[in-house]
Formats: sequence, C-alpha cells, structure tokens
Amino acid sequence: MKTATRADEWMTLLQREGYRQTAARRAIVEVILASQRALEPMEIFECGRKQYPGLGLVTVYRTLEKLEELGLVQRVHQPNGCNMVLRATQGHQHLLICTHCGQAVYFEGDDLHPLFERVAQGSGFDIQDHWLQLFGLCAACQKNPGEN
Amino acid sequence: MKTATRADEWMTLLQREGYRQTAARRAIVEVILASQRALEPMEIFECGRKQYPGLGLVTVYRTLEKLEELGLVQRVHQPNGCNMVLRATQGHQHLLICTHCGQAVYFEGDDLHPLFERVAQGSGFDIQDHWLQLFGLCAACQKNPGEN
DNA sequence: CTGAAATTGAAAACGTTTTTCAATTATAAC
DNA sequence: GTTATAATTGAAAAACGTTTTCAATTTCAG
Repeated sequence: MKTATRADEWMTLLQREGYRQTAARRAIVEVILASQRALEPMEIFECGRKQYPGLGLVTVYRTLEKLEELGLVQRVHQPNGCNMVLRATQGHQHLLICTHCGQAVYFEGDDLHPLFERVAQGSGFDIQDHWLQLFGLCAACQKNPGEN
Repeated sequence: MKTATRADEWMTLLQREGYRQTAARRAIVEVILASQRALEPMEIFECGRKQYPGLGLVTVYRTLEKLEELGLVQRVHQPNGCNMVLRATQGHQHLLICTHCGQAVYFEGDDLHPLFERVAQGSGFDIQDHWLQLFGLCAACQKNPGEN
C-alpha cells in the first residue's frame, strides 16, 4: 500500500536524525498518513491503538514533537481545536478545510504581496508572515449534506 | 476618559440584553477596552483585580462568554495562544499582529474572491469562509528591537 | 550476543476551563 | 427607602488536555 511506502520514508528520516524505529512510532506515522484531515493527539492515540494496542498517549505527544521538528507534520488551527496535526506539504501552501468532514486540502497561495504592501503602508508594520485558511464544503459533503 | 465612555456603552448593551451591570463586569470590560492587544483570560483576571480586587477568574470566563455572544469581543488565534480575547470591530476585517508586543490592528481585507473562485474550481469545494491574519513588527517595535 | 542509550507506558503533576453551590447583589415593584 | 426575587458572585471541586517523572523495556551499534 502507498501509505506504507510513505511511512517507510518517514521512519527512515527519523532514523537519519538519530531517532529509533519503533512499532509505536510506525503506528502513529501510519495513522497520520492515512488521514485526509487534521487529527487531535487523542484521535491519533485511539486509531494507533487499533494497530498497536500497547501504544501510550504520551508516546503520541513525543512522536508528534519529533515529526514536527522534521517538518513532516504541521499543527493546524481550526475552530474546533488548535492542536490538530496534519501531514505537511512542500513549499508555501495554504489550507482549504471542509467544515463538515474536516478534509484538508493544500492549495498554492495567490500572490498576496500587493495586499501586504498596502497594509504595511497604512499601518507602519513590517510584515513578516501570514496565515490564510479557507473553509467550505468539499464536493462529497455538498452531495450528502445529511451524512455523518 | 474615552475608554470609560465606551465601557458605558458595553455595560448598557449588556443590560439591554437582560444582563446586570456589576462592578466585576465593568472591570473586565475596561481591561479589554484599554488593551491594544488580545489578552488571555488569566491576564484579564490579573489586570481586572487591580481595579476590582474581589474579582474571580470564573467571572472573567462567564463575562467573556456574554461579550462574545453580543459580538463585542472576538477570540483570536495566535501562535502563543488560541483563546485570546480582543475587542471586535464592525464589518469584515482582518488582523495584523505585532510579533513582538502583540499589538493588534484591524485592516480592511482586499477582495480575495478571485482567489476563492480559482481554489473552488480546482478543488470542487464550495467556499464559505476564510481566515486571514498578518504578522509583523509594528512601527514602535521596529525602532526598539531590544525593548520588551 | 551484549551493553549503552533511547524509548516506552503508567502515574503523577500541571495549567486551563467548566461545573457546582451557597452567599451576595442588582433590579424592579412597591 | 424597602422588599422580593432572580441573576450574579467567588471559592472549591471537577474535568480536561498536556507535560513531567521514573523504572522497565527495547533498539541498535559493536
């Protein structure tokens, strides 16, 4: 399966950084890679336990730290939670999130620099960073408004 | 003082909604109105106590609920906290936040609809809402990089 | 196979937010 | 003013998510 291959990559990257390959970490990595949406640590713990019943919640937190450090996952802020974890993407991309099922899709940000210029001039700020996130209904949830 | 007048307005709005005017609530309202940045509940509690020593933290939480319900304050997500409270503004505006001192300034959002269109077409999503927030250094913090 | 070092899960500690409850206070009616 | 009543209060306790501590286990290099 595809996610297994990607999980291998992540495990190798962990090892390359001096961390060890363990069953607990693999379970966590596979849960994150298999998910289309950002997950809370508790959800990762619960799903991971199905695959590796000995898994502890503390290990989830510790592994997330390392994956974030490696840039493999990203913390996502949502109205319903601000410590949600999603696989990261390369380059500067923004998120589009389904308000119904949570599905998270990355998209290439437009060039917002004209806006930044304007705001910088108006405010005197030196603008360094920005957050942009869109919310809506994904195609599937538009068709099945009742589901879930 | 200006903030006192605005505090009166907020207290009247609370009363109009059937809530009572109390010293605890007034202290909370004045702290929020006097602040240039979003505050954590605990900060509001500590500042509010200087003005009204009997204030309880629970009352802060309960008052914030009501102020949010009335649309007078807004919860702000920041890297260092996701339950920060800021006076709200009319209409659809976005925030520019100083990464050094926390100062928060509202600005009129550009027209992002062309971007939404493009993303909607590419993803099949029906886009309903968006978050846009800019971060940078305010004019004062650019001048005094050392200051706190 | 062996030993050293990293990793583990459970329990305890922690900080934040919510709930519970009896006492107090604001308000409207008199 | 005084009074009745319903909202509001703060403290304590509970609930929640996250972090720390620690002894036991596991990984991995040699």
